[in-house]
Amino acid sequence: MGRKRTKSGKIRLAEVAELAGVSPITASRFFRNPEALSVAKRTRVESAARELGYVPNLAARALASQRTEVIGVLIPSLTNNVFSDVLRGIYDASEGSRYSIQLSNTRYSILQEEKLLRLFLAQKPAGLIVTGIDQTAESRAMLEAADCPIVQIMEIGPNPVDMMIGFSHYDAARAAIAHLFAQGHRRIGFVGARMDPRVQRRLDGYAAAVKDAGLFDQRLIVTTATPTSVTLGGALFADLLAREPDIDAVFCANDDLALGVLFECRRREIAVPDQIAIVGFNDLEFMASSVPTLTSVRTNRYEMGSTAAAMLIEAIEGKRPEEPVLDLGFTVIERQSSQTQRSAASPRAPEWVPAVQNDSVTNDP
Amino acid sequence: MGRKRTKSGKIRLAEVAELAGVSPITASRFFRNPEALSVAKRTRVESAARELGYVPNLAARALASQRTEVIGVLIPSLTNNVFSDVLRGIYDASEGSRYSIQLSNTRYSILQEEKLLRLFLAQKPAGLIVTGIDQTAESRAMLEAADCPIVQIMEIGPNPVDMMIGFSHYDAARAAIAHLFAQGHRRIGFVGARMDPRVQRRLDGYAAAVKDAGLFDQRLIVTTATPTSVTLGGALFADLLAREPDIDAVFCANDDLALGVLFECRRREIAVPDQIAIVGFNDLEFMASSVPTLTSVRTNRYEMGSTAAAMLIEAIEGKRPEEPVLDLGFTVIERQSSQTQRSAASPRAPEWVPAVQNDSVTNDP
DNA sequence: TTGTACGCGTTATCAA
DNA sequence: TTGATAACGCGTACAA
Repeated sequence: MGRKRTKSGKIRLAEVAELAGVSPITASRFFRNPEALSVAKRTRVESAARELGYVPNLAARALASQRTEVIGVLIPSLTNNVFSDVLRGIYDASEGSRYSIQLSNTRYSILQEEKLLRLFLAQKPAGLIVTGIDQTAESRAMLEAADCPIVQIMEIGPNPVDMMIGFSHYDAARAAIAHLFAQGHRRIGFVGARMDPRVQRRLDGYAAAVKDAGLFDQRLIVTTATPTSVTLGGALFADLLAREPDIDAVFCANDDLALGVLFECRRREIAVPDQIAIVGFNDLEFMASSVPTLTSVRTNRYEMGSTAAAMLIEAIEGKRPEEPVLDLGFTVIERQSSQTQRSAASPRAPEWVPAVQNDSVTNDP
Repeated sequence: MGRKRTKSGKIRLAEVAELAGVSPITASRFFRNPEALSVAKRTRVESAARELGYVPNLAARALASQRTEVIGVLIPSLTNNVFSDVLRGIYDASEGSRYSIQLSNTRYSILQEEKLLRLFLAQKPAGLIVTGIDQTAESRAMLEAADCPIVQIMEIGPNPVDMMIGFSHYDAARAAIAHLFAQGHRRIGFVGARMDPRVQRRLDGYAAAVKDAGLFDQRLIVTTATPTSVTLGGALFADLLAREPDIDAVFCANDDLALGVLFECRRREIAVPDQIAIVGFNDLEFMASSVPTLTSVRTNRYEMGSTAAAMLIEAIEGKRPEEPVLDLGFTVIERQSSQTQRSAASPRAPEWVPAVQNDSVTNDP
């Protein structure tokens, strides 16, 4: 008969078992698979655990079971609004589950991602969420060799490692440009920053759309590797204007840039949308309340996170989804900044408030 | 002579030790405190570990040592820009250390915080970072009983549980109001949302400042428990205007609200700062590039996070700071939206670009 | 500076 | 459905 109480003063499984009058392994089963116990023992263990205030020791569990209940998450940025929404979804969906989130920031570096991946995999995570589809060959190999479910988020593409959830940035950009064409715009500029793979694909979508219309012009494209910001949006737009003063619309790779462009227009007394239309990307909250309100492409970021985590947990527990690739789509939210036809109306008129449900071009697959 | 290889095929410490020709405990020491080994053995263990690709099993380590290398972090929001900056600081400072971050979202609920705290403490974290100074009595008791270093972040106040890093939201608000008084404003409104403890203290600072000037008027204060947003800023300002049309300045509890107020002014053709001055709080990036540029109170969020994590790690390793409470101060960044005197100048004139370094009222303690 | 003996709290395995 | 036994891989305590 060993000690009854652990050195640290914490309650162990063995004590719960003793109070309940069962063996430790039975008590152990109660916490992992209560159905496997007879009702009588189940209630006895339950009340014993409650009485003693038992809390399982996760380290011991991980050691004995040779697996952890940790979901690794690799994202490129902690401050970008896009990822904070995704993160919130992931945390919300994991809450209440037995899994905990281990988060790391790749800082938009696929080499950093590779390094972190190696670290994560060494701890045998229960599952993994990684951003995008542009891993290094080495990362790709590690992911494919990993013996846990994996979800790639933010975009969709061919050859998923395992599961995938996102939308087509290429199609979304094309839809935004189609909207601008429909409004009568012809010389449409592109403003992009950071130029990570997803922004690059938005640029590709833009380029394809204007090429199809025979309106492609390399000089209408202004990009930089610098991280995005509102101020940068203004500066890039200034560059664009200096080079091509006759543009009639700007498609911004994200909403911060779009807001910067709007401010720059105001600074230069350029009327929006009369002289220049603006379209952003992501549909952050402020886009609906700026003056004029700003057209953007809405993406389902929170759902991307929460669904990714939910899918992953299901897969960990053996219930793999029928379709491993989930397209969450996007919606072009048409607002004042791109509505040329009615631009003579007063910005204060109530009829200007966009009825999102009716005006929108949705691509919900 | 046991097995030489673990079932899972992973390399164990014992194998490294064998290859190096030392006992397992010596190899163990190498990974935790290399200085304690003779140079000869140190190099032998090092090359053996490298050759075998050894990765320590954290679960076994945690079980044997009765402690983890996990830093728990409790913050009220994942999406609020303020906290994403803090988080980035925390993650950056923990990177490269042996500690990993376990993050949880209290959603601005101190009851949720209490629940999460209980969960965290059960896992014996190496250290803890918690937000603010308004824990429940129960939480407070748990924190005080915890046998690990703790840092309270975001604000400073009396009776730290352990360490504390932040600034006085009360003083910061007073400084903002003092600036508005200095610019000649008399009827200064307050717009606040969420009304978490820190926003409440900004309101207290505002109220004290206007009372001191004999200018307090309850009707100038508009608040709501609703989460903050740009749109909400516009709506709250509209309420304020409807009630008190003769205000000449608005102090917003954060920058999103301030931007919303700016847009609402534009919608109503109210000149800023000529008719109404606007001051925000936090100095998010867009404040410097809006039209007009917006005055705000700069806070050192990233440093708050990185310093908190760095202090905590030092404390975990036995090097407690001499002064447990660190005031990171704030700076009133004066921009166009509150500069009454020169408001007749064109917003496009270059002299309008604020020279932050010269114009600012700093409170760096 | 290095090593021995043992414990950390739980779960896998297999038998009953 | 339940239980006995033996890991799981490493660190603590103490001795050498």
